[in-house]
Order: sequence, then C-alpha cells, then structure tokens
Amino acid sequence: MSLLDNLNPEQLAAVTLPDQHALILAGAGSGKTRVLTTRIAWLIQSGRTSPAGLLAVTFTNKAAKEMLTRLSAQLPINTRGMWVGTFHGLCNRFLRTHFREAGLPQLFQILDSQDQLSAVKRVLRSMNADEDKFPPRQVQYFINANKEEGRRPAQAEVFDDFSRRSVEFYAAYEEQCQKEGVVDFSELLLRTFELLSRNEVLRDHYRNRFRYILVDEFQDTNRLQYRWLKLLCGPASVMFAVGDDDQSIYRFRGANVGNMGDFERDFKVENVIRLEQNYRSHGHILSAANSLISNNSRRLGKNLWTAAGEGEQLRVYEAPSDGYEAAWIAEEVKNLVADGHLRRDIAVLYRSNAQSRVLEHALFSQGIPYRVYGGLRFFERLEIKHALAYLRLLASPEDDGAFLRVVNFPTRGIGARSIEQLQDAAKVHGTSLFAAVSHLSGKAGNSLAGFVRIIEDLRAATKDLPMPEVVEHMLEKSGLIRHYQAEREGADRIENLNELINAAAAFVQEDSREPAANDLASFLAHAVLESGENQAAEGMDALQMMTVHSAKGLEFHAVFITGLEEGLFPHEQSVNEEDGLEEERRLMYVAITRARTRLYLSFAQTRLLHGQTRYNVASRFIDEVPEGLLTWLTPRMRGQGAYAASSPMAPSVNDWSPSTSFAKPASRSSSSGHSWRIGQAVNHAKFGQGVIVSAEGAGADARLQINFGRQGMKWLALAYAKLEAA
DNA sequence: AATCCGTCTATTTTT
DNA sequence: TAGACGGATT
Repeated sequence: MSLLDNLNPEQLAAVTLPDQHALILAGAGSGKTRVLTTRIAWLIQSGRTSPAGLLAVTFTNKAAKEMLTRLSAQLPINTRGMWVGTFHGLCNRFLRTHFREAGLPQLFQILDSQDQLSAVKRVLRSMNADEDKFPPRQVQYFINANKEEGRRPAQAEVFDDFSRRSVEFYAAYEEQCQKEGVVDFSELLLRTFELLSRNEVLRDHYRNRFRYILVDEFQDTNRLQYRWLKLLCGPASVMFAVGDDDQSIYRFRGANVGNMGDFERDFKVENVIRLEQNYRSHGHILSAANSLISNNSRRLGKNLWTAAGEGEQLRVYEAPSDGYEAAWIAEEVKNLVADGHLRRDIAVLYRSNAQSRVLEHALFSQGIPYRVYGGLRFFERLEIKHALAYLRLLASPEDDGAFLRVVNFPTRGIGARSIEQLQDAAKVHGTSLFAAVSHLSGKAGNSLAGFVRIIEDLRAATKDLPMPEVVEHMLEKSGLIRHYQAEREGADRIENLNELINAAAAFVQEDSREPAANDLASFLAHAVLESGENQAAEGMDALQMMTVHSAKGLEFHAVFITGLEEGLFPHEQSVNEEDGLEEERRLMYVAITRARTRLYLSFAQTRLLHGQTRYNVASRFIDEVPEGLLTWLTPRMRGQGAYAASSPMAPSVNDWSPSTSFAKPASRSSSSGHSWRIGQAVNHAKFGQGVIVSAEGAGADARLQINFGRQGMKWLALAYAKLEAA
C-alpha cells in the first residue's frame, strides 16, 4: 500500500508539493496531521531528504509525540535523533549542544512560569521596588513580551513610568538569571535566535542541514518564533507551514495570526492549498460553523464541506438559571448514555473555568462520572517542585531559586534572619547563596552548613548512580518523605514523590535520546518542558469537561457548548480589546467544530458570578447561526412565565439549584398597567431585547436598569421608555 | 513554625 | 462566593 492512498486531491497536492514554500490552510477536521506526517514520510521515502535533513516544529509535546508515532507507523525508520519537537524542546536541544557559544553553563536549568515569577519577585525585592506599584506578574509579563519581540533591555521601549522602571527590572533579572545559570521559556527561544543571528558558521551549518522545515499550528506562532523560523530557513530550504487562521485563539499569549500573511509575503509563497473537506462533522454543524465565522473580517478565506449528510440540527436550550442549565445537561448526558454512547465521547465545554463548578455539582449529584481537564500537572505539584529543587541543586549549586525553595524545607531551623545574612554575604563575595554559606559563622552558619552538607553528601553518594536511584536517595536524604509521613494529609504527596522515581525510570528508558551530557540535567529539562499530562488518569469512562481553549484539536460525538451569554461568551473583557470579538468568534468556531454528530447550545437567564446574580442576554453567537439549523428545546421566547409553563423538568437536586433570584421576592415597578420584575425580559424600540437587572425609585421617578447585552447596560426612566414584555 | 485573619480579585494557557 | 496571598499573631 502506498503512502498516498486515500488522500483527497488537495491533501495529495500538499503532500507531494515540489520544493517551494507552501502555506496549507487546514480547516478543522480536514486531516491536517495526516498531511503533515505523510509529507514527511513522502520526503524521506522519495529520497528527497534523509530524516536528519528535516525540522518539524509543533506547539505542544502531545502534537510532537503524535507526529512521531504516526511517522514510525508509516515508515520503518528510527525517529530518534530527528529534529521533531516543540519550539522550546528544539531550542533546548540546540542550546545544550552549543552552550559555550550561547554563553550558558553546561548544566543550565530551565525556569517554568512559576519559577520565573519567583525569580522576578526576588529581583524586585533586591531592588526595593514597591510591589503595589510594580506587581510582579506585570513585570514578568513585561519581560516576556519584550523577549518575544526580540528586545533586550537596551532595546525595550519606554512609554511611561511603569515601563521605565520595568526596563531596569528586566536588566537586573537578566543579570540574576545569568549568574544563577537559569533560562526561562522565552529565553530558550531568544538565546537560540541571537546565537544563530550572530554566528554565521553555526547558522550556515543548520541552514544547510535543514532543507525541509515544517511547522504545525502556524497561526499560533509569536513574532519571535516566526523570526526564528525565518532565520533557520536558508536560501536552499523550503518551508511548509500548516495552520488555520480561523482557529487562532491564543492572541492573549502572544500568538500573531499576522504571521500567516507575513509568511506569504516574505517568502513569496505561491502555493496556498486549502484543505476544506471535513471528515469529522455532519453538514448542519459545518454550516453553522461556516455561517458564524463568515461574520469575521480579515480572514484568509475557507469554507468547510463534508461528504457526510446534513445530520441533526443543533439543539438550543434556554435555562432560567445556571443551576437549571447544569441539571438539564446532566439529564441529557444520561439520555445519551442510555442510548449507548460512551461518556468519554461527550464533552461539556465552557468559556471560563469558573463555570465548571455548577456543572460538576449537578453531575456529581446525578452520579455521572466526569473528568475536568486543566489544573495542576504532575511536575507542577508542590511536593514535586520541592523534589526537583533538590535535584537542581545537585546539578547546579549556583541556582539560588532552587536553594531558597528548599533550604528550609523540610524545616531545619533556618529562618528569615539567617537567609538575610546569607544573602548579604553572597552579595559581598559575589557568589551564589550556596557558596556563600562558607563565609558565615555562628548559629546561622551552622544550620546552613548542615544544609550544604546534605546536598554535598547527596552529590557524592549519587555520583554515577542511575537516575531513579538518584531520586530515591534524594527523597530519603532531603527528609521530604519523612516530612510528609508526619503530615496527616501527606499520603497523596508521598505517592506522587514515589511516582517521581517511576518518571525518572521511564525517562531513562525511553526518552534519553538527547545528547546526554548529563542525565540529571536532561531529566530536569524534561520535567520543565513537559510538565506531564493535564488530565486525570485514564480508565473509567467519564464525561469530558473543559474550556473551549483546551478542546482545540479534540473531537466528540456530542458536544455541549454552555453559558452562551453576552458577557460570558463572548466574554465582556474581550469585547473591548482590539480584535477581541473576532477572537471570541473564532473560539466559538473551534467549539462548534469539535462535534461530530450532535451539538447542543445552551444559556441561562441568570448566573451566579463572583457571588452576585447576573442577568444575561443570549449570546449573539446563537443569532449568527441560521435559524433553520436550530431546534429550540425551550420556546424561543424570554421571560420566566413562558419558561415556567413549559419547563421540561425541575432539577432533582434541591439545596442549590433554582436560582435565588426567582425565589426571593422580586422588586416590582409598574406603569401603564404593566408589572416589571427583576430578571424579566423586555423589548425596547431602540435597544432591542434586554433583561431587567435592577430598579430604583417609585411612581413617576421609577428607573430600571436593563442589560441590553450588545447595546450595553442602560438606566431607563419608566415614565418615558417604551418598554414591552418580551 | 504553624495558624489565623483580613484583603483582594475574579478569561482563556503552553512551553 | 471562594481562593490565594501577605502580614500578624500565637
């Protein structure tokens, strides 16, 4: 069987493209990964390149792994040693090889965002910065934003007091990192970029080596990543970029869709191939997605189609409250399961994590197993971070961040005063904290010397031991295990620490294909760069719950898109941002295209948010789907009267669900024979549909506050406003 | 060194 | 409403 069997004409064209730069606009469910891996397999099989001659970049480790797995299924080659990985993973590999030219210690450590934040805090403290005026998070963001624009402190732009001072923090932060031998995520990229820019020999070497560069999820690249690719792509190389501008949903973290257009222009791309045939969803679902996204301007343009039938219509449900919405979902999931569907093939999507709470409550009380994606990952757990800090100290004692994390954990009588003395000594002698211990005497000196001895004994004892045993010794000698044994709730933590030994064993076995200068250092890099699975353990068949963002790339038989309310989805904060609404719409597009055969859209009139009841109007995104594709499960009408009469069911949970606003005595105002209630839906000649949020005054002075969604919140005088019940 | 209490904040997330 | 954080208390 040939590689090229069963490809559609566009896929085939993409896979077998001649040696020219190409942009593949790959719609949702159009076989993007297949095209990418088959292209690689085809390049190798046809002798155009050896595995070593290509570079394939992805965004997530999951995607990289998937690519390698599929590749080895297609071709009998050894994928080890191939440059397939994430931007950060590849940069790490590059910098490990060229650490000297990059001005880094051989065993440089990598900071995750958490570590970076503590590093920034230390800088701020050492400079006596007012943390109210300069919140560490914002300074961190400032630093990263500059790095992602390729700017060092000298180039950073100053436009106000905050940025003026932040540049100083940036400079101090860099100095601190350099001294401690650590690099953050953006630094991996920037260092690599700078080294390749200034070192012609190195640059030519890699340019000659990588004749084929393939990039996945191109719409997610940031400016620096794009420049990095451009630099690496030599005159004899060709770039194959795959992406979907309609699925660009990460602008808030630096992704720049504009890179797609820039790529076309900068590389004079003549081959733009659209993969528009969708193999995932039924027709009506795709029509809904197409209609919705057509409301966006500035698209590269694409229309999905399917050979499958039209399928079902989209089902729309309006609930009186978030509690009812959740209860209805639980009920509907039960029905689906009763019809023989697997829970793991059903997803409940929401815009923000806070929404999962009510949903979980309803599912839990209905006894429906579910799994919430997101949250803490393995290597981010507190006890694991502590353990890793000990390992980092073994590899590089000058890592002050690691030192501070565990010098007094488990507690060994080293207080803030001792640390202060130590920091002074380190400053005076210009050394790391670890090295400065020898300059201290007295009580502080003694206890600190005890800590240093622990680390040094550990280093001596574990020299030449295999990784899992190093970890085991560390857990023992550091006192971490003992500490958690003494703690009442420590059982889980001990389990995780033991799991770390397994992780080390697994790493040594499978993953140590890196130029293993040092097993410990590469294991630590692995821990930071792949912080582990984001989901709970497999096994039980559980309903899948996640944000729309984390659903990208996945597909399910049935999908619930919940909380479709103005202010929530689209989110109120994004409506004010430049391009914010369009990004929200792309997010909705991603959500819709996750569904194979059944899609539910739901919203609630009332929602408890931040401890306050909010009255919302249905999302405009529902209006943007053609009426003919929708089946309303509730009357297409607003107002509780209409709802209550036809409410299909009341939640069987009782202590929490029916929204408080419907239970509490509503404040009333009346005029011209009408009676108005908080929460009631109304129509206004100019502003359209809205919901009464609050009221004040009485008689002729009565005023109502009405949420008109898109038109905003208005105060209207009841005597003048022409209102009618909706 | 652990615990308590008041204050603050509250999209989205990978590396 | 709830959680995270920092400062003060015991």
